[in-house]
Amino acid sequence: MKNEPDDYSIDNLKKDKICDWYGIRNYQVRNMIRDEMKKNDLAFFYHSNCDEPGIYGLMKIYKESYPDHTAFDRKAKYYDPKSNRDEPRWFMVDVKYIRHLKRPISLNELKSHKKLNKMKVVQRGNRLSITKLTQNEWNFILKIE
DNA sequence: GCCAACGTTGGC
DNA sequence: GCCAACGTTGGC
Repeated sequence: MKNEPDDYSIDNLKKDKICDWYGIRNYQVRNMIRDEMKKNDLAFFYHSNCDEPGIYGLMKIYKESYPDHTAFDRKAKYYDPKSNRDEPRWFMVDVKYIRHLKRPISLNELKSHKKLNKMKVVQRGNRLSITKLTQNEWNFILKIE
């Protein structure tokens, strides 16, 4: 799960312990969090759009999807007039901090491992803020951290 | 700050 | 339903 650290980083999450992952405005990602994410699913916290993009931490889904209320707030950055409380268009989950990786694993390093070359996050032009990875990829990353 | 890649919008 | 124009993402 990507976020820009200038906006909200793994360090912020460590402090807060739990946060709501609001602001998703992409249908593919929405479907994934709404239909597939289950409580206690694990996720990496990925820092994007920063000096050293890469994986920084480990977290889990703490609360399954519920309507993203920032879409209802006229003054919010993520306001969407097409979403309303009766028929919410956007959803979010809450995540809970587990730990930092022992060391961050940069995008460059992810790209250098042959076993990870199918991972969405290393693929060119991928713009989804949340992507799936396989159990093997997950295990591999935890082995090299 | 540039720009490639992609998603979304809206006219037709 | 096509597709050009536009906006956004995110690496570099």
